[in-house]
Order: sequence, then structure tokens, then C-alpha cells
Amino acid sequence: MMNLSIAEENYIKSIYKLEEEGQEAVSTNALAGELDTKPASVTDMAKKLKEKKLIEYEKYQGINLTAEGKKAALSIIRRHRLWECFLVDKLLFSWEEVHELAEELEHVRSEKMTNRLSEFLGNPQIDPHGDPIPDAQGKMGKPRAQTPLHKAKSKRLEVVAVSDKSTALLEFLNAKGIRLGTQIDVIERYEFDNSIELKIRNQPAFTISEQVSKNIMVKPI
Amino acid sequence: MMNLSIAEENYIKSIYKLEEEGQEAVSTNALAGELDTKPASVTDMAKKLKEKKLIEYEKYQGINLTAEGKKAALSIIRRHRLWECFLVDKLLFSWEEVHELAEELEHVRSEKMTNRLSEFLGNPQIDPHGDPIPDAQGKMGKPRAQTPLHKAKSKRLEVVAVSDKSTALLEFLNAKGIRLGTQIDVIERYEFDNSIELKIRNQPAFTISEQVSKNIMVKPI
DNA sequence: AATAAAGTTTAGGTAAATCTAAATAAAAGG
DNA sequence: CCTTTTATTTAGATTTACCTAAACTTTATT
Ligand SMILES: [Mn+2]
Ligand SMILES: [Mn+2]
Ligand SMILES: [Mn+2]
Ligand SMILES: [Mn+2]
Repeated sequence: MMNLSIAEENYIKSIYKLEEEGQEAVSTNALAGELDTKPASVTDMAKKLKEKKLIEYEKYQGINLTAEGKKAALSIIRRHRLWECFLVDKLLFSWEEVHELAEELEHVRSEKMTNRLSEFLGNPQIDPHGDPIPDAQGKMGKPRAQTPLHKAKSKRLEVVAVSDKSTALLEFLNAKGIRLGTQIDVIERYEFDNSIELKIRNQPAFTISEQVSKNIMVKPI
Repeated sequence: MMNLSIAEENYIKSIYKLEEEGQEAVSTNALAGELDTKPASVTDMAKKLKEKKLIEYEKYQGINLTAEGKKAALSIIRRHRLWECFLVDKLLFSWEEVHELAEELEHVRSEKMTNRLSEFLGNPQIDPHGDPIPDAQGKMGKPRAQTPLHKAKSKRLEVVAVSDKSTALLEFLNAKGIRLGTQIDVIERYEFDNSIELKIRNQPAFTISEQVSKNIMVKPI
């Protein structure tokens, strides 16, 4: 496996994320948005990553990871999520604090360290946001076939993941008492703005916007 | 405290190390040697660090850290040594494996994470090589007034630190059964090459070169 | 199909951190 | 004190990862 720069790793990870979110071929603009950079910079990097055979890329046709690119992505994601577990489980950070730190820790490349960290943490299967952790071979549990709350049909639900890791969202969820494993009763869905009124045990009912509900992944219970 | 690049942090740390080793003013060449770079690059960086008021520097006169530079150095060293403790105590690495990993982990700057890591480790006072760990305020236990084995007068000694962190030396010490806390009996000192014959409990006596003995810090027992 | 709008690439630059080779200053030796 | 050696700095390039502005493609809209 080639040696990637930090910038290259961040690109690979973002391409993986956008592909996973359903983009057939990842567009220059989408990637620029995800990485908070300019489209021209993305084009530059695309040429380099193509040269290194980590992506397939033709002018104006968008980007897709090659098999090798996917392998690299999964290895970065593994490190990212394991460090998030460490920060939450061992250093007692809360889930909204760990993403940015893991964004840096993920770039320390050592298979031995990564595997020992995993073992030390008891080989966790999901990270603090409910996302699955790839194993040492790059196999990831479930490809996340999760229902967002705004599309769930059932009345009684359990929170299994959040898809947005912004401090803003996670702090909002903290304030409302919503975390992984929280059980939710849907009281009412309002069609005009797709807001949802819901209730959590021992708490008054409250309403959340579609913006929020589409980032909460749930399963029926 | 200003935001330093990884390169700047590595320079600051090396300047601190060379000052600590006794260099009145750190020379361009010494620093280039320590950082495995070229003197011309050091001159470039010296200008930048002077601009940022982290060092005192006049052309041809060598380099010294300012108070602010020292504070920055101690903060980097704190992170470095805490991560080394983590790797050895929690991930079960051996002392020759951790320096290079810590060289990268040290650049993740988060006071909160650093302090939590310290707490998680039980606020250790020394790292796996016997070096003191600065506290959150940048105070470092003892300024290392340690005797190297080749200058020790006493016959019975205890190993308290190693001053060279190269894998080569540390693996040699592993092979000989020398680690922190090991008790040594000096059997003979040979003047012609300053080699030392010594003995460790339950092991045949053996001889080490001055190259080795000057990197083993000891105290009498 | 023609045109407008949106998306993407190219051209040309900048800043950081490096390098080599040449110039210059300091130190050492006689 | 003069000269040689050693140390240091400058000048000029290179690489990586960005950027803006202009040119070019693709796509959507009349
Ligand atoms: Mn990252
Ligand atoms: Mn996560
Ligand atoms: Mn370092
Ligand atoms: Mn150490």
C-alpha cells in the first residue's frame, strides 16, 4: 500500500463517503463542498489520485474509487472510528467532541497500533455515532441500511446512529436527551413542514424539524 | 498561543533538546543534524520562528528559544511522552517501538485531550525511557541531573533513563536485559577503550562499549 | 435546436517546506 | 595576521496543496 499524504487521505475518505451516500459518480463540486475547498483544487487532486490508481476519473465524468482506493478508505475509516471510541470510552469525551480530534488521529498510520487499539477497546463494532467499524481486513459489518426517522413507519423506535457529526446537531440531541439506544415514541407527524412530535420516557413531548429527523437513524422495536 | 505547523513544532522540540544537552546557542548545523535536514533549510525556518518570536536568532550567532518558545516546546514534549506511556502501558508496545509513533501523535493539539490522557494514565511522572513529563502548566519534575553509566563512580547502580531513543540501542538493551529499574554491578572498567564489564542478577557478565554506556543514565543504590 | 445556466477544467499564482550550488562569514592553524 | 577550513547564509528551484479568473463542457430551459 502506497504512502498517502494527509490531504490525499482526506480526499479518499470523502469520496468514499459520497459514494456511500449514493452518488453514482462523485462530482467535483460535491467533493469540494464536502472538503470545504474549491472545485479547481479537486480537479488537481483528482489527476494525482488517478495517477496513483486510487480513483477512476475522466474529465467531466466524476470520480469513483478503485478497489485499492476503497481499501485505503476503509483503513482510514477504521482508524477514525476506533479513535472516536477511545476518546469516548476511555477519555470520557462526549460524542460531539470526538469527530474533529479523530480527524487528526486517523492520519497516524500504523497497522500494529490500530490493531492493538482495537483490541484494547474490546474490538468494538460501532463508533460513538452508531457507524460500523471496518475490521483489520477492511470488512465492515453492515453497509448501513438504516432508516432515517423522517421516513420510519413504526411508532416506537430506537436510535441506532446519527448521520451528521456536526457539533451543532449532536449538542441539540444531547439537550433533548437523544443518544444511541434512546427509545422514541412518535406522537404526530405534521405534513406541512414534515416536523415530528415525539416523546422520550420521563420527558415532556417535543417537536423536531425534518432537518433533524432525517439525520437520526432508527429501527423499530 | 499561536498555531504552529508540524514542521515548526519539530524544530522547536529539537532546539529545546539541543539547548538541554548543553549547547549555549544552538548551531545551524547541529539542528540540521538533529532534524535530518540541510543547513539551508534551518536558516529559512530560523527566520520564520524568529518572526513568530519563538526563538532569538541573529545571523551566524545560533538559536535560542524565547520564553514562549520554551513553553511551546514543553507542551509538545508533554504530549510526546504521554503518548509513549499510553502505547507502552495500555497498548503493550515495547520501549523501542513508541518513539516514532509518538513523533506523530504529539502533533494533535488539544489541551483537553492531553489532560484527559494524562489523567487516564494516572498522571505519570516519567515516560518509558525515564524522561520526566511536563505537567499541564509546563513544569517538568527534575531537569535530569543524571549520571551516564560511563561516568558513574559507584559499583552498584540502577538504570533510571536512556538518553538515546534509537531502535538500535533500545533493542540492544532489551537483548542484554537492561531496562528501567534494572540493577547493575560494575565489575571492571577498561581504560584503553572505556568499555565496561558488568553483571545483572541471574545472567552471565558481559561488556558494553562507551557508545552504549554513555547513553545509560544511572543512580547509585 | 439554440441559448442560458451550471458544472468543470485550465492557466497562472501563492505559500510552506524543502533542496543544491554559490557566496560569504567565522574560526582555526600556522 | 594571513590563509585555509568550516559553518552559515543567499539565490534560485522544486513539490504539494491550495487559490482566482477565465475558458470550456454539459445540462437544462425556452
Ligand atoms: Mn482527517
Ligand atoms: Mn463517528
Ligand atoms: Mn514530531
Ligand atoms: Mn521518550
